[in-house]
Amino acid sequence: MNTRDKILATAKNLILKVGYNAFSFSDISVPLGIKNAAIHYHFPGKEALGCAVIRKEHENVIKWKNEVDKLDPWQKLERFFRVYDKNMVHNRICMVGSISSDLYAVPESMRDCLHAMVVDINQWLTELLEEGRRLGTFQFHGPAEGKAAVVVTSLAAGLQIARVLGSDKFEQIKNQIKLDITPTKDDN
Amino acid sequence: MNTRDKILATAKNLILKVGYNAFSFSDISVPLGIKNAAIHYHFPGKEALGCAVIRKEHENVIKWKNEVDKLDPWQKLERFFRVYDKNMVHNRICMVGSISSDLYAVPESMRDCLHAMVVDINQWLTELLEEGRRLGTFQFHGPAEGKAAVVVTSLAAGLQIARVLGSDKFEQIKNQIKLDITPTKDDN
DNA sequence: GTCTATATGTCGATAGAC
DNA sequence: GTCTATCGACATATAGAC
Repeated sequence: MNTRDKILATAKNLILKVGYNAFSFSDISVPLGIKNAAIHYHFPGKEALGCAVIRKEHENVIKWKNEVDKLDPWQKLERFFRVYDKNMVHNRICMVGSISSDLYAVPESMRDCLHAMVVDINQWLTELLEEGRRLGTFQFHGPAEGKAAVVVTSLAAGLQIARVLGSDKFEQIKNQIKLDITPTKDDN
Repeated sequence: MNTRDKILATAKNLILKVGYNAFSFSDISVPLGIKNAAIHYHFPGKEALGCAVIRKEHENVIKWKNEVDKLDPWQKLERFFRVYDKNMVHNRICMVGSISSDLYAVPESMRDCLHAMVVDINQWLTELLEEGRRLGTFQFHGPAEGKAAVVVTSLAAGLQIARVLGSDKFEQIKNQIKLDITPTKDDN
């Protein structure tokens, strides 16, 4: 892993742990054993670094979508949960939650990067729920778009609230999400 | 309204808009037409100000609970939604979402203040859902505690995601929450 | 590509006058 | 209770040596 990728990985973890505005270049350079100036060689400024982190995360989302493409709806959902689980164990929140909660305190270019990513995630989850309902493996009322919004926000803020109430709360939320889309024998 | 309360109100709005770490004393003193030193007279430091803001918000929650105590479950839920609506129109997120998403970038004393408030809100919503289900006005599967967690996180992150996708997304989420607890004639 | 050294700005905080 | 003036710490960023 080259220095540039190490910087990106460290910056990503910091954004998910303390937020974009709360980390400094020293929080990256010290653990990596480099100097602040080295970061500026790879990225012109903090704003560019922030954008690069979000864009890379967005690329990972796209790759991930292709990886899970052949799975059935429940498997896809479990894989989706696993993405959040990986952050949960490190007390990190998700990229969307971190940047959007600080949205008016980050540069506009980063907001644009985030927007593209959020649209993609929402669309993927909407299609998953729609497909699952069509196949009869999921059951819920109303438009899949609204259901997708409830699911993704429950997970996003679930990571946030679990910091305060403990990881059990996040497990509760995942269980409830599943319950809320599990078909009942006699529903219409 | 005295200076102390004006400072508290301004600080609260800033926390909900840009987050605790992203606002400075000047963001308070300039619009209020005072100097930074005046803030330090009322609050020894930023940490104390942050705690005071959360504690005041917590007190408001307690008062609010008493106000809506006699309403029926659906009315209570609508009033609960209205709290978030008031933030939505100003592109603010909720206190729990703002502080918890920056939790490891705020002083520990603020985390303690937030914890007490989150516990209170969760308990209130759990009891509301439990009561509504007992009366047959709500319907959902699983423990009310888990359902409460899904509802409150959908609203919290709903405000965050609405910053990116627009306020329509927040309306969608509220509608879906209601759909997901609306009784169906033949469910068991 | 990474370093040292430094520029420049802003922030929270405090002392002391009024 | 509010002001002026100032301090020290830390942030991002840059110039130039290696």
